[in-house]
Amino acid sequence: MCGRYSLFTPREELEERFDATFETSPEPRYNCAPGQRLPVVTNDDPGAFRSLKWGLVPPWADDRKVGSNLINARAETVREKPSFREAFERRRCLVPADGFYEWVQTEGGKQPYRVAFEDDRPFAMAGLWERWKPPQTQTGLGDFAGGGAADAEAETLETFTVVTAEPNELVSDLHGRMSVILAPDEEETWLHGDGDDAAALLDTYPDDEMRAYPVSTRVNSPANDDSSVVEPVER
DNA sequence: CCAGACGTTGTT
DNA sequence: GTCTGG
DNA sequence: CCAGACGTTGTT
DNA sequence: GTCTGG
Repeated sequence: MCGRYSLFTPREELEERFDATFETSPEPRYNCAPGQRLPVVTNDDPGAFRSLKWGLVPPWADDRKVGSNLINARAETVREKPSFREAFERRRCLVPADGFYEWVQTEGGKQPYRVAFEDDRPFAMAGLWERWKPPQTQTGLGDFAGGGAADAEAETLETFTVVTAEPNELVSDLHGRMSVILAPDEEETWLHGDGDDAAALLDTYPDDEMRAYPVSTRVNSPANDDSSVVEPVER
């Protein structure tokens, strides 16, 4: 999975780590959720953190709501699926994070866990991105050269999805899928390599330096975007 | 040929 | 139950 | 991922 | 746009 993550690493550290710059200082994020605009590094502009909406909308979709389903793409099939094939070949991105959340069903309800590196260092999840324009609405005969083009421009939507694979041993205790984490020396190839080389990176990241711990159910609501949701709680 | 889907997760 | 919004 | 809505008519 | 199902 990966349906929620954190990104509270300070701006300077992120800029140095990814060799990219923010246009404006990002707020520390403890509860990044689908549907939100979040910083990613795209292959066509790797020197910048760009704000894209989480939930990939394929270019041929007739409704932007399609994106709410496509927050993840399976590594095993991403090169074949019509929704992802083109993006995989031409539009890959890095999705910076410093932890992600998993929910485990228990007797008393769902218990959220945070998974992160032991030192909370940031990492890149493998992502794909797209650019979508609303279908041309039927403009009347008198509406050429009007506001239509400007509207479409304004409504152009850039979106991304996170690639998932089998979980490592640590995460497999919590969940059956895990987002693909790229090693730093793999990021260049993910962004700019050919399809075969990029596909070879879609494996499971080892859990040696990772940890998982229960957190408050406050994380359930994306509105609770504060540091309390990364604090360990007793089970 | 046209119509309709195109996806993931988890759960049953 | 299912869909939308965050 | 979870939370929260899920509808219409008419009136202000 | 492209693929699958009828």
